[in-house]
Amino acid sequence: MFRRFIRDVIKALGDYGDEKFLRESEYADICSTVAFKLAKEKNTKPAEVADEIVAFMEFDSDYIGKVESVNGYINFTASGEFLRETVNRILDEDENYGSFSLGEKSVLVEHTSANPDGPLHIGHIRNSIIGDTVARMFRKAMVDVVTHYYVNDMGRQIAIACLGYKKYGIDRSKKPDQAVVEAYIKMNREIEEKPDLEEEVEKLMIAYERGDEEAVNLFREVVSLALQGITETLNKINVCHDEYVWESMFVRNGYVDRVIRMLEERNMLKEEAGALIIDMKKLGYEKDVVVKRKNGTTLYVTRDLAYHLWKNENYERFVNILGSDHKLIGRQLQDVMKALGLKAPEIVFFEFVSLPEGSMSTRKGKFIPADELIDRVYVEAKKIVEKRVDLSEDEKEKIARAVATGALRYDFVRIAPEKPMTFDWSKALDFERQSAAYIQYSHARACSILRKAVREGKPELEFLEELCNSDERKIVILLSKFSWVVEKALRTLRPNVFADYLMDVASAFNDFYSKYPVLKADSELRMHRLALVDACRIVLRNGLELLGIEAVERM
RNA sequence: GGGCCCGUGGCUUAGCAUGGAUAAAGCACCGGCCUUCUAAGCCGGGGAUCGCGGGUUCAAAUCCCGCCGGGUCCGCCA
Repeated sequence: MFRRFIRDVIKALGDYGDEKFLRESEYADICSTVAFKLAKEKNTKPAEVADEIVAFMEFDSDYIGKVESVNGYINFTASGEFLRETVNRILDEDENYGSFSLGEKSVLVEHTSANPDGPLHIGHIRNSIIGDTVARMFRKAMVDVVTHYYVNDMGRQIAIACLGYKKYGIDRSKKPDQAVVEAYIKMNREIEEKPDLEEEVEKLMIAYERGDEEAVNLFREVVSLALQGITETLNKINVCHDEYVWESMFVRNGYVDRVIRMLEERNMLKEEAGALIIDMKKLGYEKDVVVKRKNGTTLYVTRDLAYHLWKNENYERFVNILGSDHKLIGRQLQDVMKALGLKAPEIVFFEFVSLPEGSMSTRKGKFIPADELIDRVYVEAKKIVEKRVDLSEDEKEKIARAVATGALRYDFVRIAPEKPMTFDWSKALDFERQSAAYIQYSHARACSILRKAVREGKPELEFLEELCNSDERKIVILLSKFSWVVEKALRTLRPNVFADYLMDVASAFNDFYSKYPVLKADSELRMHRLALVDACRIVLRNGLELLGIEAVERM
């Protein structure tokens, strides 16, 4: 709804309706700072310009209530009708509230894509959560979304894991991804001691790339095992991929050859010591990109190029979520795609998650597995649920799970991707303010009021703008901003923007909750407030859903 | 060494795209609020040279230049 209000404001401003001068403000629902720019050009005072614009402004909008010129700002206040329509619309649209059309057809979101050589750790989880939330936001914007996990099944690490698997087998009693990483670590150690084993690794990689049956079966077995464990972990935090796309597919289906041919045709390749190299100096890079080793095998980037050629043929837009260590190669990939006359992927780079004692290292065993984090957060949540909720064991467990995944997801999604973060157990296990539990709690409180209203036999809802006080007004304006915020978050691909918004909604609702009685209010006021509570409930629930967090009705 | 990212109260962050009205929250700290719809809550208080220095501007946390601190990348690895 706020998007409509803004549209009307822009129309009312006419020639001065440039969206880039519109700002949120504590003095109005939206304000424009055009007068400052114009004053500079005309060499007059902003206040005078603003006065003049307001004096001559003509508009016919049911949503704009008041326009004022204050110190050069042009302040717009929404009308009572806007408030009423907002609440009614939320109540009508219910689970669809917040949807809007971004006007795009299809988006492919590739995220997580961790090497299938072992379990996910908390760094990978940041990727998954950002990616999954971005995908959910696109769906809310009525875009067809497909999510991909790009499986690097051709890497050296995988070959090592396979070798380990072949030599020692694996422990079938363990979670499969854990079992795979143990074989990988064991083999790695052996290679360090006996460097001539390198040859075997290389032989295996060549065999797999050539499609040797035995190698293919071995790789397929090991990678599937790892993926099985990874999927299980991901499911626990409500992350699910539509497709797992194996890298090797692109060497088998000819896309790798096609992309190399395209590079040749554009004269972008050179040969050095038997290897095929993209001359990146022409594109402004110091570092070249090797696409074929002298032994004839391809590299990760070669297959990635082929993958992106394939993406070009199937999707309008494609977004990748990548750790910032991939910045150079990611940008090179984008520029090579453009040089080929193709669309480049949009990339969200996120900074590393480190531990208080320093950066994580899989090899040194300095990392926190995602499973451990999930389990510990769950245990902590369960303790609190036990203490305060009088429900069946099943329900308590369900609530603890919802609170745990919520806490975890929110903890990662609230931080802007480009911020490095240091993992902190005490924060991860905190369920108070500025955590998902706070939002879930507000939602549960709203549900509780509504439940009692039904039980009392007086569930009538009707928002009455003439009864709306300033606190309530503030809430409705916030509620109206749902899709506007999703759009804003999507524009910059920063899901933290929405996480922040939902926290504001929860906070405003909690203020309201403690300040104003609902069930005990007199008839009309009660109906009015019940409508508001229900609207909050819907926004909170839809918002949590957008963040991949379950909105429980009791907690 | 070069490229990129980060630097906002003691701690964790928002705001930076598109410069504008007293820099916004949480944690921690201090003080209040459960005979009223769930206290995982609410209210109040103290606490910030927005890393440092310059510049642009009527106006800079936001833009530009330099510096400092931290991270990261610079493999015929992924």
